[in-house]
Amino acid sequence: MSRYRTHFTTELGPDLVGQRVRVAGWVARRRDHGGIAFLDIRDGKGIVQVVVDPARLPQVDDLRMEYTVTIEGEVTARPEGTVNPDLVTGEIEVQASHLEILSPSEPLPFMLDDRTDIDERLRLQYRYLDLRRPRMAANLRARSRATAAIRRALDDLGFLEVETPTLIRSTPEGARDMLVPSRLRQGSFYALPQSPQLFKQLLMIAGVERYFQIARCYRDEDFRADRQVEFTQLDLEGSFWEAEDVQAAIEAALVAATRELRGVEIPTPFPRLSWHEAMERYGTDKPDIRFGMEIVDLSDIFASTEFGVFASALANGGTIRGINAGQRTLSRAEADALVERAKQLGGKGLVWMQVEADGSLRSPVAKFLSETEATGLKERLGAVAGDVLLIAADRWKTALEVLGGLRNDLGRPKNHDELAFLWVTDFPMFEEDDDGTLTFSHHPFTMPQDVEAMQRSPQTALAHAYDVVLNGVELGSGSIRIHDPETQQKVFDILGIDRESAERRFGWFLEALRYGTPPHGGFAFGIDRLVMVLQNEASIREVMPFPKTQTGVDPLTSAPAPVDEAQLVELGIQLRPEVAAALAQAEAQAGE
RNA sequence: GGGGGCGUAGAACAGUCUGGAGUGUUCGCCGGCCUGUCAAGCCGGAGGUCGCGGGUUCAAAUCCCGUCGUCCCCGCCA
Repeated sequence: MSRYRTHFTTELGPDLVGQRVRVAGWVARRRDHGGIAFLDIRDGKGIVQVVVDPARLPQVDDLRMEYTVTIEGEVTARPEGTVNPDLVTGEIEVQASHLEILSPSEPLPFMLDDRTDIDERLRLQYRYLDLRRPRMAANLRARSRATAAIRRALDDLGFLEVETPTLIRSTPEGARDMLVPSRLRQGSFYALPQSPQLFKQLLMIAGVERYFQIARCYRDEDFRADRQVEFTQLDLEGSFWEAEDVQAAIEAALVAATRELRGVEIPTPFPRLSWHEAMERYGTDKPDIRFGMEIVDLSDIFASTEFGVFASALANGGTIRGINAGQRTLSRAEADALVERAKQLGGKGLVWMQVEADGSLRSPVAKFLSETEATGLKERLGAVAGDVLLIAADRWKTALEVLGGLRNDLGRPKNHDELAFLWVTDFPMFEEDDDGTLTFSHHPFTMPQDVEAMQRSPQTALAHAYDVVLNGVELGSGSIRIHDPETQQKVFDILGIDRESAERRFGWFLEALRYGTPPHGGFAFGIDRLVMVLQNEASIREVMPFPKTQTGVDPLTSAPAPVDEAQLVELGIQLRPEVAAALAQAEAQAGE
């Protein structure tokens, strides 16, 4: 018999009754009745109940929660009336004949059950204990099963899994790069990849045809519930592909993962919405289509209004949009909070209206509206007594984004029981910065839908770019890539990157494009975000084994941390005086 | 960079608005009792820098200012 274990707990069932087995694991619970004691032994698969006679095995009195033990005993059917239907192994128990404590445990910093919400910093400081909790252990397993299912699906489709470097050249575009100083070339730095973008394109040029990778990516931007500085993407790319090929491959991966974790078959193809329509109807490029509350254009109703705010918005080329937020009672404080939120979302303000029982509108602006306007408004928004109507008058994008944000705040389901996958297509090639300059909206290697139209009117040009969205969460994005240097330069021209600087920054890549580059395209989606939604979690951290806090700290290892002066010297690095001074002061305070 | 929430025993909380002795609940911990529990039960006990610093006050967990930590959001995130 093996030293520690003959079976995992969940392998024990009625078919093994009468057999001597050995289980190993942690003491999840001890229920000591004096003359008899019950132990819940937890291992990597589940839990089994062990029955101990203290007269025979007095060590049971020493056991505390989370001690590791190995126990030998006979599997027996549980007595009548003591079967536990909540346990996989609830029909049987193990009558202990030998019990060995393998290692003790200190009293725990928090209880390892799912019944209370422990402070997250404490959970991260003791993540190795946190991960023993059923929910976290389930998330770890779910993630592994999801990636395994994705690998199987892509392998079946003939994809090649290729690893690309994580120490690469920094390019100033996009997110802030995480930098790694070079010792052998002092003063030079590697960057950690924001995505394997250019390498996967090089693989297409290299003839790989169908590539995928479960790739760690790094973006040095601020944290959110669904954003960490390092995260994992399913990255793929294919040659001689059009948009439909990319989307079919991504759908195959997403369907496989969803089948694995949810046991449901998502119909394909996923619904498609153009970027423009997504903005018009939902006020966002990542709409949650599980609920309605769609945005409606009210501009024509107020074309000749005497209400100054609306009139000036229209006169300035803006628009008036509204949503029907449905049946609710808006207190003055709640109404004020909505207006504040609208301002936070970038709006100049927000008009709210409560439809009263008699059909009249209670609103700070009601007195400025004509009878025709009030009627038209209610009709357009399908308003009935008890509804709350929200109206934004602003620039096109601002009005829509404000209402899109409020729509999410007010209507979004709290959980992810329902799954609504969606493609958002036909993104614009470029976005206008605050100062009016154009920047790419996807990345600079994205193929425009029409090169001539792009050169004529960059502001309105569309790209062969698309996002996949699940329940209002942007899972990822992709595009058909530019595969000839001339088109690439035309895009650079619009971005204000002249030939010389393009040559300096991307010359190696532009040269590669000249050696028979196949038309190609690809996509990447966040594994963390996908598993987060499928596991019904509100935060990406719940599906990452060792995430960081919002300030980028790992409370377990205390990373990041200062390094020895000698390490800096080797790298040819000297801290800026004000930084060194602040560090020294912090160190002095810590030493007090 | 900005807005907001939270910080009280090892853990989760109540107490803070309206200042009056570190008061309380549940879990855990320590000791005792207990042969069918599965969040076992019963009895007893220990455990507190009310995040930290300053201010107001006869008196501060409570009011004010600052600061640190953490979470959510805006900006940022090709």
